[in-house]
Amino acid sequence: MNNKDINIIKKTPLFSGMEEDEIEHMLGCLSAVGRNYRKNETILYPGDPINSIGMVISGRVLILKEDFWGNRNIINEALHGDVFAEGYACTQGVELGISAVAAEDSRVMFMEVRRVITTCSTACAYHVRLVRNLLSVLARKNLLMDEKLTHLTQRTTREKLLSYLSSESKRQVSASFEIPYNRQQLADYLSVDRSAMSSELSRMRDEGIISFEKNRFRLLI
Amino acid sequence: MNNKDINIIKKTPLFSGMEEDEIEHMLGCLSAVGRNYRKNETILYPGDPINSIGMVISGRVLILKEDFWGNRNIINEALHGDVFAEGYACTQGVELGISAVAAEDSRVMFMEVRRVITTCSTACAYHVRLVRNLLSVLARKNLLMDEKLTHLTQRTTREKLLSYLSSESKRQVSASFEIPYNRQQLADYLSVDRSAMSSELSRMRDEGIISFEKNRFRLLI
DNA sequence: ACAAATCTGTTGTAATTGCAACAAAGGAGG
DNA sequence: CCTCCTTTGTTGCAATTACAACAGATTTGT
Repeated sequence: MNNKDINIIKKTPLFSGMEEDEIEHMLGCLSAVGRNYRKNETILYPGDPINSIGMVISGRVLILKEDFWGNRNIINEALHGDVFAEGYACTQGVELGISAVAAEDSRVMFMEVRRVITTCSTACAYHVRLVRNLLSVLARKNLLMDEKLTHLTQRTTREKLLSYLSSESKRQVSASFEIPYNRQQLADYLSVDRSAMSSELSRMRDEGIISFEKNRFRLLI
Repeated sequence: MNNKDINIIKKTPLFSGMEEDEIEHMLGCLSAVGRNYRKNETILYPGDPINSIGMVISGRVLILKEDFWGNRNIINEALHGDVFAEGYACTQGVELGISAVAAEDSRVMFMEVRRVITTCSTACAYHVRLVRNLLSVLARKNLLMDEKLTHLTQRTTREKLLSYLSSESKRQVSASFEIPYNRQQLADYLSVDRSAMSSELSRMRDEGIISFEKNRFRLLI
């Protein structure tokens, strides 16, 4: 890992609260290695025994799941600073259920977190901080997935939209709020058809349930 | 917390690998308190500032999410040994987004985990073990949610079924396998209508894609 | 300013779903 | 053996969705 890498790494949630020299030390404890991948190159294969967390340094990595018949589904997209495969790396006795593929030329760092988790942390005071950060990263991811699940368990497009919009409204503590997605991205997030979603939005507008312009929405009670 | 509680607690994933006296010590560090709830009594209210993880000692606790209009949705069910609200308790600066209600008369233990996470762990050697266990619990939950998400992002009932069945088949490393749900529970898990799912299963059987009898399924490539 | 590309909304149709109602099969308990 | 209750499968219908195709609006690059 070079200096440029470390400049990026130190801004990530996993290493927050650490100084550069602490980070360099930690990377040693973690046997951190960096690797570059070409676009479309596979980074992790399903079935691999996995001991390392991945962190995207630059580029874009897609997390895919393959079913019995070989159909691939994108289940996540990791950008710079994001970790992936952390659920597997932190769980004993499971093999990787996903694959990771570079969506663009990308640089990825791998860290053997289990070393820090399972060996005595007192050997290195920074370990404690790292484990806490890891806990925080996992917990946040949990909350995000929980929220997505509540939307996806709604049956109709309208219900999914209302579930999402009302939670955004609550989060931003206002009936009027901007969302961070365009229509296609919102449809992907809610796992519905974009055009069907678009007409559903219009219908809800006509019925006086919501109003919107571009990415700004308003809930009308 | 009484001795009967501790007998239950020591078998849970969060306290695995700890002896009874270690657990008693830890419960002190965590300011653990037990509380009993009547059926339908609310345990946690949305908006509460949350510092404690809940663990079900006995009974059954439903985790609910309420939307803008006050509609409640069950997003989880916690049985004895299960923890809840751990995502919130481990994340700084968020208020509770869910509510917890006793589905039966229940006993719940609350633990202030942030004490163990944020204060210097060297003060108590067992803290390290607890944080690791917590990490493991969160990671497993992550994997479970990830899997459910991959099923729910499928558009049609057939795709959801195939996604679920193929992942069970992979997990049990056999084209023939038993599932832990009856039809209604499976429909709830996949968030589809039971009768529609039932006819879809029959259709898939008629098309030679799968065979099944009761809870035993077989994928016929 | 212009052209090209992207984003958004609309519409029609075929396919799929949710829902309600009902029948058949099995289990539990008297 | 009989009754009650639960589980599962089936069917018809109304509602909803996915999909494709297209047009207008907006953005981007030159």
